[in-house]
Amino acid sequence: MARTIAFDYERALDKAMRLFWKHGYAGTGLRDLLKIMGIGEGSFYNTLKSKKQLYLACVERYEMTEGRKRAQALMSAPTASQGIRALFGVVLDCLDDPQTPSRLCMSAAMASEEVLSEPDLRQLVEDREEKFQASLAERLSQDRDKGVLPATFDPQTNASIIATYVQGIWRVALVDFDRPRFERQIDVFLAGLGL
Amino acid sequence: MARTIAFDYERALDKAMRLFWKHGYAGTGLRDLLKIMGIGEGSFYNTLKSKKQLYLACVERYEMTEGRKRAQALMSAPTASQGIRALFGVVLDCLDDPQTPSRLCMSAAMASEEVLSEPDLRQLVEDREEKFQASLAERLSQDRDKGVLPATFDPQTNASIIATYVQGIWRVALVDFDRPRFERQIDVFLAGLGL
DNA sequence: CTTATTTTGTAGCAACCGATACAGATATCG
DNA sequence: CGATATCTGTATCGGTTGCTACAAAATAAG
Repeated sequence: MARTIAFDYERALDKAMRLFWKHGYAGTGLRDLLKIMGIGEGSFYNTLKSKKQLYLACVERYEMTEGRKRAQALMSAPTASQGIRALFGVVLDCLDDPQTPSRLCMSAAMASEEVLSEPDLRQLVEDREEKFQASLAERLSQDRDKGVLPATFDPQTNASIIATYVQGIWRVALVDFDRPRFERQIDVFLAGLGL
Repeated sequence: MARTIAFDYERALDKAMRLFWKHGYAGTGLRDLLKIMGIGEGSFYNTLKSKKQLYLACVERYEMTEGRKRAQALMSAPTASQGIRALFGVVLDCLDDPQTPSRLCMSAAMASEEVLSEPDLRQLVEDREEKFQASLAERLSQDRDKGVLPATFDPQTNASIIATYVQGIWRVALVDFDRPRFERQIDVFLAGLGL
């Protein structure tokens, strides 16, 4: 028995997510967020309690869209090697896409002092990172157990190496992105690991 | 025929550098900088024209101290392999050191939208990155020409891979640093590249 | 010691930050 | 229709941002 919401919440969240993605947490002002979301302070604080709350919702959304693409690429390929190559492909696609707000993984952008100093945001980053490495390790373990990879292969260590390398790619691409060069690098890198 | 400067410029610059290192460019307020430098606005704007100018001076200082340590480790070892291992050692030492303001390379912290959106700061980051990769490539080239590394070894590609991996280490360590684990990773990583 | 020149501290600027108070608009219910 | 609950826009809060104006303090040269 009251007035109904007028704006498209999902659409507004998507707009906000892309702005956070581009400018980071502290770098994105509330005014700019409201402007791109097309709502006023009143509507905002009525649906979301604070800027931080909005950020958390945006990270979740990022996870459900971009993150899912990577997880799917990793898991749906027949072998771990192919899955990991597909994962790198998705990352490069994202970097290539002119629609991408920033050549920095949103979760990589989160790894700054401004975000990590807030306990709940830090926890979020830690969980995400751990989950990503775990999924890589599991994928590699499967192949080792099936005999696709040698018994001496260490899934945990190699998963960490790959995860670290992926983070490095986001960081380097921010300054200078040259897809063919990255593809060559990734080939040599993975060949070195025996993948 | 005038009043002399009262504060220790080098010491103040060092203090400022460490604060920038910890909180990033935008994350470090001028008031906090002045407080830790032990000077007032008057003195500050008399010697340095702006916050950005101070930041540039701090980056230069970082380069002359931390950066030099890494370059020296890379260059002074008898082989490229040993040099690169020494380089990783210096990086891990830095991460280990409780005196280190942040588990993020200062130049890695610079790679954020806030810094890269300013042309002159961006140029600084690009130059630094290119210089680092070039020194790695040169070191690897030397060993290949001497026959220490096989003739098929690609110095440029491997230098890029290593540089990317180093960036990844800074990023990952920010969230979770476990030295022995990193050492194990680095061993496997370098062995894969044939180093 | 006087004068010229530079440094230093204080106070304050306009712009922005995230968040809030509150009145008016609007839709659902009885 | 009228009452009530919710949404929305405006105006503004106290606090911070980088920066500047300006006068007082201090030192070197003559």
